[in-house]
Amino acid sequence: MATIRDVAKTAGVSIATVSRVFNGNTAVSEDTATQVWTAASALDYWPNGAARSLTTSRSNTLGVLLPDLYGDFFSEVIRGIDQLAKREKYQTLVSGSHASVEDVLIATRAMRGRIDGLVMMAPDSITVESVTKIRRRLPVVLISPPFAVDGCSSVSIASFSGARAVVAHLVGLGHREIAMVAGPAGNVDAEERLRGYHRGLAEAGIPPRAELVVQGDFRESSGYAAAAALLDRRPRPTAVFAANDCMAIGLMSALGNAGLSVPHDMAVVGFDNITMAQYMRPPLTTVHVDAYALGQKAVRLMLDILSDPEGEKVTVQTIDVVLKVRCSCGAKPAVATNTMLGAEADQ
Amino acid sequence: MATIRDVAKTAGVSIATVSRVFNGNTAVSEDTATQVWTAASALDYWPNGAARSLTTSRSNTLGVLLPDLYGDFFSEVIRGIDQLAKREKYQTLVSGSHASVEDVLIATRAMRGRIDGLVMMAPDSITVESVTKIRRRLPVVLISPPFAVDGCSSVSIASFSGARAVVAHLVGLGHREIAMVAGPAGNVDAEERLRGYHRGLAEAGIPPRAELVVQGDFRESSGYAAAAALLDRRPRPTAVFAANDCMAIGLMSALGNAGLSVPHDMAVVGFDNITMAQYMRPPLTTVHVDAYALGQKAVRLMLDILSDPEGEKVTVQTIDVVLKVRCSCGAKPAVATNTMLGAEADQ
DNA sequence: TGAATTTATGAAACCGTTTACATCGTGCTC
DNA sequence: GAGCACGATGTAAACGGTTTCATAAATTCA
Repeated sequence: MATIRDVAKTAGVSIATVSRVFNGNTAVSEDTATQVWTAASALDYWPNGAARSLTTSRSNTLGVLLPDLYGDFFSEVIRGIDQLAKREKYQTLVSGSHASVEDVLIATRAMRGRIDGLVMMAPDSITVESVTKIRRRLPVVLISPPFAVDGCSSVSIASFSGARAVVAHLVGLGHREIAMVAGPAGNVDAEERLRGYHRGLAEAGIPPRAELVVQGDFRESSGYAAAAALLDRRPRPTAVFAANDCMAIGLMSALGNAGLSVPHDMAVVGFDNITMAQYMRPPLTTVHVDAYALGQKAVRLMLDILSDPEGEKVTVQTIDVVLKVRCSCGAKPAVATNTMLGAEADQ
Repeated sequence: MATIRDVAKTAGVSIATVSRVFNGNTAVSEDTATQVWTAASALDYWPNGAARSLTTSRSNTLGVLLPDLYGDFFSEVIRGIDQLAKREKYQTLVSGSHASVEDVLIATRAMRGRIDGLVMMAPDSITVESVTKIRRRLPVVLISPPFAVDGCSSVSIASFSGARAVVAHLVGLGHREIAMVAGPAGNVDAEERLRGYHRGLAEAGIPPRAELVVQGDFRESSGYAAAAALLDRRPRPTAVFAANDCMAIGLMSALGNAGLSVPHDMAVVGFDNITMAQYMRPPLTTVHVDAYALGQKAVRLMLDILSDPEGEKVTVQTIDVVLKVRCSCGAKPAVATNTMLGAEADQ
């Protein structure tokens, strides 16, 4: 394995000069530079990353922590992260499946000295203290954090606005008995969607009925199970809002088995707009979340911090969502408009 | 940022001792060890990865190169890779979207000194030379390589067997005029599936009709476009095998628009078994590919090489595929069996 | 032409670890 | 009680780069 010394010897210069050439330092004559390049390519030399980051204490690598790597959503987030990072000459050290706070701390510890910053979608159980602890050593940008951390930038999904719009849309179609299949307790987006649901009802002057909210866990099976519970309610709901598409799909399948037709007997709306949503029969009305943009935005924030660590200004951004009206809600898609729902409406 | 020296000073020992403690070296008395641990946790110390890999020339990191990070398939591959790597205390340095050979070389170069091995799903245009060049510095395991590289381990998909089984299945249902929407030229799996299709026909004694093979590019739109072409053929095919599910889905959608019913007027079969396949109406008969296992197996091979670089034995593995009989082919799923199609049948 | 400035290059310190080798007690053996 | 083996610890040399500072050569300027 050729080192900088080998190249220096071959090119007949000092190692300092070789280093200068590889770092684009101008204080090197053109002749010398070409000699160095020739020697380097002859030896197939390229600076050793570890050695380089040891001296510079820069790795040009971003750490990426995700609770899981499963499914449409996360893969899009990663894609957004990877693509922007790559364009800006950063590498990405990825790690998935971090269920506990302990897990997260171990993972960040293992990354020590290898990354310049951490883009993290933390598990729901994460605490302010642990984030603070990590931030003492590294810039951190959070994706969809369950809480605000003082001085920490983050990017979130406009879950609240989206949910509120769903309810408003259903009300507009004439529904009054609107049920919800909620996401797991403790998950921010689940809770924000629930909050948006309640707000939507309130704004329509519909008194909330607690028995119309069924607990789910974001998985298809819990959507399936929710159907049975909801069909027992009297008066029976005429519309159901599921906190994500997976549960909506499970729900629709259960409704189908129960002999009900969607949207005629029951309107269904989901959240996330996973690829499958448009292929359902009927196509699922849902709220589109741009996961790719989510990842990109997080990296953009991180790069801003890295380019000027002193001037780090806390930025709490929100990714807009879009109501995708299809058929499962009973509206005529051609008539409906896809409204963008931004953060400005989030309170 | 606390270094090993700070810990040594606080604990009242030398840096060698601290290092020993962190590396599980036994030649340290219990008392000293606890002192070191206390000092370390008080200072929130953990060894710097870059420095460590500089001295040991081991990074405990696997490089992962993929042509893209988009969609079901790749995300599952990554998940398989990440999960096994994590379990074995390896990190993963991921990089997607490498369209050209040049791209790949740049990426591997940038990883120099940061990774112990490279798991790569190369672009179709990759050459033997470039792989050889990379292998001079690093162990490499290829995923679905377009060719065999001397002495290089790899994991592939049993595309040939799968395709052959699809044709056999269709023939068993009574079809004789079987069309195919092929994948992009130059892609191994596309070509293997085409080869399997031809073999399947041959084994059934059906003479191939060149005009029944339509070129696609693995994308939905090309499947959609293929429908028009195939409906013009006389005699009209009664079944179509698409080289992947995306194209099959596009095809079905076009057939629907043309007023044909699947499977009654035309049987359709795909390949990959993406999540969506089972939610199609009718559910899509397809060949299941375990992308997660693909990623896992690649990492397993890499770990074997790393644990004993001398004893590197070339292993060319194949991931079995399974024919998933659903409704789009016209068979009664209850009757059909899901046969596992292994590498042993690949010739 | 000589001093002042600029430009190109080299020498050496340093980054934070690991590890080979040296050192120093301590308890055993004969 | 000298000699020895052994266990616990320290010293110092790598590892492969970057960067500060010094220096020699080339250029500018009066």
